[in-house]
Amino acid sequence: MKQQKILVVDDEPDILELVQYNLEKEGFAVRTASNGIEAIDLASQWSPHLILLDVMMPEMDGMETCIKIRENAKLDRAVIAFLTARSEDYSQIAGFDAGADDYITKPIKPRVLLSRIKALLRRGTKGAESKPVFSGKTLTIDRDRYVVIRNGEEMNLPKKEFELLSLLVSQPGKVFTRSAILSEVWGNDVVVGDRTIDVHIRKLREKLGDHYFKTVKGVGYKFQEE
Amino acid sequence: MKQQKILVVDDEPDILELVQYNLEKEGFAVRTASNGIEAIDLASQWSPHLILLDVMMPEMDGMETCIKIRENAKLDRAVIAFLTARSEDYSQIAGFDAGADDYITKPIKPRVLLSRIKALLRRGTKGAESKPVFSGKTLTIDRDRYVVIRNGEEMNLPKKEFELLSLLVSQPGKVFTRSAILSEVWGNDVVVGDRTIDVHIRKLREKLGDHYFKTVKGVGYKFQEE
DNA sequence: GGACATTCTTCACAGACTCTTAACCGGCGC
DNA sequence: GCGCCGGTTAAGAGTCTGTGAAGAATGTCC
Repeated sequence: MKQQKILVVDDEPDILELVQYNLEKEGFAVRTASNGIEAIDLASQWSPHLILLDVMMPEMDGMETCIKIRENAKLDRAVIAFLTARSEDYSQIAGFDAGADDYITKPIKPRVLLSRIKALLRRGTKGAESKPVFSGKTLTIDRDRYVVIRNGEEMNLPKKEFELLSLLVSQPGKVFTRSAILSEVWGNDVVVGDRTIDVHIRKLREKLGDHYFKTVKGVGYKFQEE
Repeated sequence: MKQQKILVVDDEPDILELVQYNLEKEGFAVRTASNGIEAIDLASQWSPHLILLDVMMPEMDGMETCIKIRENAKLDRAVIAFLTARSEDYSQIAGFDAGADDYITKPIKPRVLLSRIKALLRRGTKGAESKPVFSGKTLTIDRDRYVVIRNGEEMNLPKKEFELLSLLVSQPGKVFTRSAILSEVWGNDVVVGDRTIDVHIRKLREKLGDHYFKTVKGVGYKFQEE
């Protein structure tokens, strides 16, 4: 499954580090911000699944940040949880009213935090997912349905070919080096021979048409329409 | 919006009354149960949106009740929150693992409770709201009645098959990876063998027809009509 | 509580498809 | 001509799913 992205916002580096360490150990992708402005910035670019927000922060406090985030339509699906020093009633109420989904009290205990986050994400992702579709004039890649559509005609490709095509089409015209292709499609720790990529490119050329794929000698391959 | 239904489970009449009073004042429909067995019974008939569960109870404790409720597919969408005397870590962890969505500590403060419940329900209804029926040309899934209708003919499926079908039909054409299927149908912390999904897919193919289910090698399965 | 039915999971293996490899070919620049 | 680089091909290795059957787990009915 796709890695879940968590944004942690706190002004204390110690806390950031502690939380980041524990979450990454569990396989989450973690980024941090140390104030509300940074947080909103990063959140709107990165679209995390969950945002952990410290209530007490300089510049812009957690509550305000939360409201701002909720106003951003792109972050509609994000789950927001507050971190706070004590379970102060008034702050809890304000937090929930601001659109928070949960409330976690410090001191943070890693195991509790993890359980809680998992429960939150379990809920949060049940709804809808995004649809990563790359599209050009004559070729469309639908990653959700795992099909390639050329001139209205659907076709299925084997996994590696699909992933390779997907990568190239994601940035038409850009040249991908062999090593970049290897690390994106095969992963960093897989070792395969030199000719393997060629063979897959060839299959794609066979199935889709020679003209889509341009070889840049000594560098790599790129996708181009027509 | 339709009135939200809340089931409160506790063995102390005082607590029941306090909570019931406060929730009804806010417009919720409230029912109570004083032990786990009653709770399960009432829950499966009444299908509440949220269940408040005391951890410490005679007969069957909250944890056990929670697990039983989660096993009941009809109550899949219900949000479960625990009530407990103190914020004991181990109990929190056990609670979340049992499938709880939140953890509220006693003594209960009405305003906090309300804010919290509203936040939970907001979250709970965000995703798949009141759409217990997925429908296509020849296949209809009625989650409320737990039946599948194909060409006007009703049929019953075992729980796992029903849930699996339900998931796939919810987004026709979309490929669900094995791990996504596992986490949605089996839950995040259940470990089952590789072939288990295949076997269930096969049963569905047997019962409904081969053509509905398409295998995407190395990726997962998808549902397609015709 | 026991007998029976249903459902769920596991296992081993076959078969199909996919991926990689290796050997060879041809173009190009020096 | 030689070395470098990518293209081509076919064969073999490898991976993944389908399948039948059997055993565990669960539920049901007296």
